[in-house]
Amino acid sequence: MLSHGKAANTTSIEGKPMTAPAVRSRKEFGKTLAVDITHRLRQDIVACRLKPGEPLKFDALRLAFGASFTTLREALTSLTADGLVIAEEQRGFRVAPVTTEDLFDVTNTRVLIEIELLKRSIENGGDDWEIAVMSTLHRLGRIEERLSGNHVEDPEWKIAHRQFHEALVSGGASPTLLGIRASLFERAERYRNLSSMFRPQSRDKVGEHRAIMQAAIARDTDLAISLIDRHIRSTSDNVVKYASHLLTQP
Amino acid sequence: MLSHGKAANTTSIEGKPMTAPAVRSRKEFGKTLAVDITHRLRQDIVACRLKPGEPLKFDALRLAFGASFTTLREALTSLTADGLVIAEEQRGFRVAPVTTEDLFDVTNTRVLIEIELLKRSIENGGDDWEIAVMSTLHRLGRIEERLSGNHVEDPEWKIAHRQFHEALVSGGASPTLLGIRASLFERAERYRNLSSMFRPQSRDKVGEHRAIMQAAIARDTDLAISLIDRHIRSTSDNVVKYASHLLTQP
DNA sequence: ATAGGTATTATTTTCGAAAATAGACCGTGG
DNA sequence: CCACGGTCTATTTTCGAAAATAATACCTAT
Repeated sequence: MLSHGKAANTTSIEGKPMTAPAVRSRKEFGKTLAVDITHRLRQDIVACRLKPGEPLKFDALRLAFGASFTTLREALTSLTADGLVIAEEQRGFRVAPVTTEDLFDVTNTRVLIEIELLKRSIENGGDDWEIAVMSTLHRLGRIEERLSGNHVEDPEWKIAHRQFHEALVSGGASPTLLGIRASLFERAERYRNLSSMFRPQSRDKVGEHRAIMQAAIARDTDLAISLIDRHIRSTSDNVVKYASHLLTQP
Repeated sequence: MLSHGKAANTTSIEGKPMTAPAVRSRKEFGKTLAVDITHRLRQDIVACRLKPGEPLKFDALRLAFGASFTTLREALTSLTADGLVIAEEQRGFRVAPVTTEDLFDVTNTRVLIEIELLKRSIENGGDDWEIAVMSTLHRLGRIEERLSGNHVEDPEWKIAHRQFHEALVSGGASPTLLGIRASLFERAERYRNLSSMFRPQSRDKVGEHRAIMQAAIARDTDLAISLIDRHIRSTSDNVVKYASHLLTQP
């Protein structure tokens, strides 16, 4: 089902001289266990280590994450709001299924939101925005050079990729829109991960990203919009092309 | 602080012959207590019976809702995702504060989303959509006739009003977008409720709604869009005008 | 055989006690 | 007087047991 060994936890050793090895808290992400488990569960779902549609039974989760009913319940409730988990009252939770319908829905919504945020960024983005866009793209390029071929599966590439897209829209500061965007990005990433397992060769993302960056920095709104639109949709088309057999058809 | 009597709990009377009048379950909204409490809490927050910024302490909530820590925690976690509750790790929950920044953010996002959905509805809406739009407007009109003057505070009017706006966008079937819209609508409604307590006279909503309906049914996309845009923004302007003293300035 | 009910088991949901943490209070030493 | 440190209190967070509910297996009467 999944991984997560109980993982020896040597986080946060406090400043005292020679105090015990301090097993203290496996909390990597948040202060409370619940938000920590939320993040870990989210990662497992996005990475498809937990398969779409799979039932999330408490006994199994309790074993895998070493937390109690209540804590897990809270984590699952959070993820339900993100659309990564489905809750059926009185009948437990399961990983949200992947469907072509949902993929298109997510993609269309993403296009709408990303375009709006990109517009605002181009309009209002200052020096720091430009720098963020350029530097995140640069890092992405470096990683791609190093990892010739299939970067898409590399965790470092994924982070850099996410950060570039985040930087791109960071100029238009709307907490609400940015929150929605982040959630949609993850839902989409799950589909990307699904197809990356079957995709033969990755297309020229380097060039695509560079073109988007240039249009944005040049404040060419129309061009930037049309590029990002194509970029997002082509990614989603790729999923349909290479992973359609994994999508449960309605 | 708030209402919600302890409400004697005569749940689950099993099917025996002549057992008591069966008060059966205070669960009005969902099957599980947690989702039920989520809804009740949501209503209390939207209606401002729970004041913006107010800390949500477990002891008090437990008394008011007659549920345990865990159940309340789950409810609060849900509401956090809706932007109605703020969670500060290790320091509990509190009702999301109201600020002009947030109001503008919500309003702008709403305009974006509602316009998109309205576009799609006008493009794809069939007979059932037209009928839904017209009949919900009709009901709204009737209620306004009956309640001359300040309808905005009337719960029946609120429901009819929400249903009209829901019908208007129900043609563009995107679960994701509709979910976002619903959440934003409630966040906005909280602000509306805030200002309605101080607004001297309600402006001509009847006419506004009718005009939107007519433009939509006539499939005049541009007109409908500009009307809904103005409608949403003017509502928000009203809040600033009459309730600005309640908004915590940054 | 089979529909319909009934006991059994599996699983989720809810609870209140116990642990962990933050916040307030208070005295002490600079 | 103020800063620092430690104790006590208020509050949140986590746990595992207990209750409620759904799923399954089994039995009986038609």
